[in-house]
Amino acid sequence: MLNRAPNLATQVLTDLERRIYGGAIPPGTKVNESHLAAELGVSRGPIREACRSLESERIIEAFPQRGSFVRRISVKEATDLFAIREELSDIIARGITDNAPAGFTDRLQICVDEMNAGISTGDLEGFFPANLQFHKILLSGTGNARLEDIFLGLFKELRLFRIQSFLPERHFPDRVLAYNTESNRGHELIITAIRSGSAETLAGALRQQVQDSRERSFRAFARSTGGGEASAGEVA
Amino acid sequence: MLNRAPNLATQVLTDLERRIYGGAIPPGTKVNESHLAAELGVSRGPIREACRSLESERIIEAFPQRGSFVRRISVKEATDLFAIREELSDIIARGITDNAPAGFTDRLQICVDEMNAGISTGDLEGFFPANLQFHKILLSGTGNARLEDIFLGLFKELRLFRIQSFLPERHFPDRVLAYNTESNRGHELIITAIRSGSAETLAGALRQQVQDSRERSFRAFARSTGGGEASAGEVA
DNA sequence: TGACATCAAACTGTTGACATTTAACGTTCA
DNA sequence: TGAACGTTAAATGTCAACAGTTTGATGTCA
Repeated sequence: MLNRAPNLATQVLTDLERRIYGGAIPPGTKVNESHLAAELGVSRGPIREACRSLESERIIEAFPQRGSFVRRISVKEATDLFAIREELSDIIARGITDNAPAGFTDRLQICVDEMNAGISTGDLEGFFPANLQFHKILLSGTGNARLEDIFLGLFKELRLFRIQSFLPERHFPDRVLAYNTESNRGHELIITAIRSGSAETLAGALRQQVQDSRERSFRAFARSTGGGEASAGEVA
Repeated sequence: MLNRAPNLATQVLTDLERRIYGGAIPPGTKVNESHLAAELGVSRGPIREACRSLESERIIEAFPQRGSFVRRISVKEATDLFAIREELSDIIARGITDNAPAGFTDRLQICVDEMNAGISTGDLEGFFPANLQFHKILLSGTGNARLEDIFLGLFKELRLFRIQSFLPERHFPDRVLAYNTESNRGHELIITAIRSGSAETLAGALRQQVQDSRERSFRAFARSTGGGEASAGEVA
């Protein structure tokens, strides 16, 4: 835990998020308070606080007297999440075309370039944080802080769904790279749409990105399960 | 704390929510861990966990080494919240017309009748819980659990904004009653729209309800401040 | 061999106490 | 009089220990 934060609970929270979104603690895994406390060199109090936060963010699920587990996202839930995300495209597009500050697309382009660099060097770990950063900047352009939070919440939850298809132990580097490459192509289109200045064009690009993302995710999921189904709330 | 829950943190959470949404702990108020713990007869651990949950739900705001405060919602934030809520009207309408189970409108009608009964008897306390229940049922009809969570989160946050205009100490019973009466009239229109079976009609009714709600809220806020402005993050 | 009962280890829920920081009060000095 | 300073009380951050429950293993009996 190398980061500096106002209190231990926040440090633990950051650390846990990194591990979960990095795939180190895949969906279904139990978060053992004592073990984690010992590993991080803190007491269980901050651990429990961090878990409460993650529970409210729907990243983990707590069962009374049994513990907390990283959530599994079912296909039905992912479908619902994508539907909401797509529905927000219009208001995001309007917000950006109305409020985005100068140099906005430049900052986005830097993110895309970084992601492309990561793709070239075969870096799989860094794509999600950079992708998250891209969407953070994108949503901040709307000037609607709550909208940003909601969208990023959906984004992180869908990350969990994708992790289920690209579990570290199976780890198909070629597939992940192809996935990232396609995804980043969509980012370029979004930037182009923003520069057009048309809210409708941008909304269309955003919707398309969501639809492509959904298709990629479901295809990857289908390939990983071979027809099986992941259900939320189940324990490993 | 009379409710039965799996653990103390959840009980404290429920109790705190009731107090906050009931106006007993108005926006800007500090949540003193020790005092609350003593009052509820529990230790500070569960209190801190509950506060972490409320912080993630954006109901309270925590400042390192200083404590947690019930959030104040600024006009700008309320505007953003209403905008998102309105934007969700379409997907909610589609979800309900596609998925709502049999007897759906009957359950909603019961809520509306209860609210009307409360209005008749001059009950001000019971309106928000009943209104929340109405929207819980309404959103459950979409079959999209995440959409339900997001909407109810916005709904609760906007409740905080309204409380600022109807603070218990000032308490204008006649205005609150008028507010509730108008609000419930909108609920009737929503039920009628659902019964029409048209997603577009329902979406229109939902949008109208949001717009009316926003107008009422801002009017009440303007009357309560006389041109002043509430800012979030400020301490009482 | 399999199902069931028993038992022990592990883990969560909760508490009370200690350390550090903040904030308020009173004092002193210009 | 007022502003700066030091002191003190209170509140948050953190921890270690205890109690009760769950879980897994062990052993027994049909």
